[in-house]
Amino acid sequence: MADVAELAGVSYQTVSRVIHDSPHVRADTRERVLAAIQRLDYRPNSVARALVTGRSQRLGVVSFDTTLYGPASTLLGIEQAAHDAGYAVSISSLRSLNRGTVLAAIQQLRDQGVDGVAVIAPLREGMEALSHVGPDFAVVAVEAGPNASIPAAAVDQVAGAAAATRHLLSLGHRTVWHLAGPPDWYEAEERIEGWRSALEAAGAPVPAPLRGDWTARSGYELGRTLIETPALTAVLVANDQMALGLLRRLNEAGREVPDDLSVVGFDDIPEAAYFTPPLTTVRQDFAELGRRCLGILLDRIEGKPAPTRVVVEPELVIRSSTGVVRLAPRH
Amino acid sequence: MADVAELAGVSYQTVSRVIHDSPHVRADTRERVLAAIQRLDYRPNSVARALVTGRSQRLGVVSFDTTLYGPASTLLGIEQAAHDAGYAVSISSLRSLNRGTVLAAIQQLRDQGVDGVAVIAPLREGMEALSHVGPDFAVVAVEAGPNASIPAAAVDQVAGAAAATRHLLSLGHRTVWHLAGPPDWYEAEERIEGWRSALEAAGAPVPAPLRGDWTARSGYELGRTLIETPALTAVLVANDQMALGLLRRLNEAGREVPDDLSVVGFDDIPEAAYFTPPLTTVRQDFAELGRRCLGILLDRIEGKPAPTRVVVEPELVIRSSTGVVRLAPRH
DNA sequence: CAAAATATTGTGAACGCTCACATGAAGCGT
DNA sequence: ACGCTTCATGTGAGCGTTCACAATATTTTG
Repeated sequence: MADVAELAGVSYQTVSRVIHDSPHVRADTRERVLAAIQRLDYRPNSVARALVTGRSQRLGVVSFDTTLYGPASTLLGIEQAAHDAGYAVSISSLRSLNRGTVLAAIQQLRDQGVDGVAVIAPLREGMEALSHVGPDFAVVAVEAGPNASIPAAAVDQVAGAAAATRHLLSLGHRTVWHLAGPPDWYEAEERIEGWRSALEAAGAPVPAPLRGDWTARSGYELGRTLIETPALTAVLVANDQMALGLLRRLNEAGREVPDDLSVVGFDDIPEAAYFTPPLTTVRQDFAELGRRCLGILLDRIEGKPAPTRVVVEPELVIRSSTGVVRLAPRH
Repeated sequence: MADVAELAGVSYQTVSRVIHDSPHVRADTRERVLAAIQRLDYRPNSVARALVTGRSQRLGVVSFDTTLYGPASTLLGIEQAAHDAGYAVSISSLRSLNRGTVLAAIQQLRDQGVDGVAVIAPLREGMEALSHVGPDFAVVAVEAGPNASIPAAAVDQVAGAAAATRHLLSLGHRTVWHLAGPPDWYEAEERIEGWRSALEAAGAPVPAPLRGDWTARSGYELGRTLIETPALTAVLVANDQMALGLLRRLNEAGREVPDDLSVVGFDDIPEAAYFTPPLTTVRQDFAELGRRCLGILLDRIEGKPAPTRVVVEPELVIRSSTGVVRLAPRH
């Protein structure tokens, strides 16, 4: 900066003013400084700036399994929105998720100098950690469940699951079974809630939900139980991967989808439209989720009053894995 | 730091020594300082440290589409390895990939103070940008193709595609068709090369490869062409998503896999084992790729002589989508 | 046209740390 | 007990910026 100042024949402060578009600098001076900056290919040192301002223009994201479609897309959404808002993004991926690891990741990011942190770790245990962070640091959660104590952005899982369930009921199915996610996940619990309430509202019996772990493998394994269940004609599966595993099992067992059995997934991963058969599923707009999440985070950083919970509506995408119930099942 | 020094009754320099595990500090002094650090919950300011040392202990990763399984897994691998090596990671996701965007992302990360950058953008155009970076900054590429000018870590695509092709030939198929990726991608070109060379080595005819764009949709679309191709009994598909789309098309057309047609994919995404039928595919160890990539990057940062190209071997995973050729195709 | 007001530019200090060197305290052989 | 080495600790400076204020130049006004 000193070099630029010298070349332009001004003081370092004036250079700083030009960089910050201060109105208190004469047009021709600005020109000269700009020329010097260009000539010397000067780039402001953001580390030095961060030291003095206490703001790094950098955000942290801690997330759990960025290999999954949901977290990966959310991360991407946050990153793009942050970028547009002039923030850089540092990430920290957790190998295992519990209170200690989440807190450690946040602390590490904080030590690294980020201005705020978004946490993509939709497990009860992970989220409880966030209340231990303290109000002097901006933190926002993604899919945090109905915990009012920490601000969050979330997809309305209850509405999504209810819509999917009503869709199946409207096709004539007497009731809908549910292949749920792990009990520790908010998303899993809320989807159960939406499914159950839709069933109850329609006066349909509520079978006990089965528990998978989000993987195709678990859908396949639990599929064995489902095919042995009498009078089962419709299943709501808590994500597309498990639905894929289930479809695989049904195919092996010779059951036709949707003729013998209707299946609905959740997420609408890009592959879902090409499953056998193409999967009816609930689309979640992860990019929007990321954007909303970032909005809250920036508000908090700037000390603005931010909504404590923002909700994104999901959308039912009807494809070929759901159909009108057959009066007499073939099996 | 001054507070800690005062509480421990030493100078700030001694505190710094304790933090850095300098051997030149007496045991009891160290104890006192450590106690003071604990008591005041002191955390070193990494920004200030970065300012004076010129090292931020932070790495940048620029990547293209982190929603895809490959890039997402590679990013994860890099992040974990970096974390283990005591580095934080900043990311920059490109919306569109060309020389300008890649260079801008690197520059931005560099301005942000990172010590080095890894680029996950395996397109010709993206990689050519890297030669414009200059030798005073550490950059490493993932899947950079055979360009010696910039250091890179890559999976041996040629070997993977060749192994898959030989597998199909060994099952009795006269030749193997190929559904390739976009021409601008190194991975696509190298897989073509491996496939072609295996075919030629076996004296099999080499059909013209079809070009997809990695999506399931394109596999589905091009599947139409493939089912109309006479005497076609085996297809090597350049990734699992396109293979999924192809399987979908074959299923709709009433073709049985592997009885009528054998299909091999590439990547071994977690879902591949649950496709209909479970997909024979070439597994890429993205986590290892990320680790290797990081190894090169750290060596470059430390000025050590680093290998200019590191190769990870892929592995053929045989499942149920490939089988012995039938003498008389049903269609 | 001088004084006041305003626009423009410059100066000193500080952000929190590490580096290079200086100083003082022990330890050691003779 | 002496000077010498080694260990332990302290001091001054500086990393590249911004902030708060001071100083100067320019314009406006009565």
